[in-house]
Amino acid sequence: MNKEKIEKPENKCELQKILDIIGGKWSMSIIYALIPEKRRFKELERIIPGISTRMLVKELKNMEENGIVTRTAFATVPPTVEYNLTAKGKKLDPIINDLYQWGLEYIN
Amino acid sequence: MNKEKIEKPENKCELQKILDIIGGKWSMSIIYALIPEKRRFKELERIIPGISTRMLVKELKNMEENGIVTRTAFATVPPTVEYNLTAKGKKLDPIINDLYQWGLEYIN
DNA sequence: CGGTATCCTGCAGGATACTG
DNA sequence: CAGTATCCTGCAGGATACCG
Repeated sequence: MNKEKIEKPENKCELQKILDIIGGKWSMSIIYALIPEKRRFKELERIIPGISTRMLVKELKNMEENGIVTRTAFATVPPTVEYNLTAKGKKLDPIINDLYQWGLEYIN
Repeated sequence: MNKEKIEKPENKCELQKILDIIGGKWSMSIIYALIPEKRRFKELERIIPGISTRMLVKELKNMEENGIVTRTAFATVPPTVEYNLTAKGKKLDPIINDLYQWGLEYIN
């Protein structure tokens, strides 16, 4: 029937909306993998240790809907699909890098 | 019986270890609330909209174990407990602020 | 290659009542 | 005030098989 998103009138605070976008178990790893260059689907699956096909698809879809990445499909055989960071997504680069550095300094 | 943490020999990548610490639904909100000054328990509960007692306790405990916040109890009646950011926690300030700003700029 | 489609499970997180 | 102690539920995330 109605497959539209249910607009809950919650006013989640900003930080929680952000976590909806990049708080998933794999989102940051995916962004991190896309920082140096655009990647193909299987490439991401290989680069990111432990991720499942299902989750990679889900997170990529979510991030695409949220304007973090772009998906470009080429009608080749076999199919080729490239994922890339948008400008919006690239703005997250330094932040994720800072987080990463913080982790290196303080974890373990 | 054995209540010690089970040390899984997984080598989670850094970003995921970081999410274990500050990826919870409320962690960042708590840190954010502690940035300006130390806070008492009930104060945090009041300031952070929607959080439950149980979750506030859990996240605070987790963050204490991870050296993000300190807990100071005073033997008053009724009890007084103050939570404060550690140096390690304070290093997250600018990062969370950047994230917050990113959210302001790009969400909605 | 780049995905769907299913089935399944644990645990994050909520609600509520009680305590020193 | 600052928490415990329980009970409960949804859904994030995993595993596996199949498709164009």
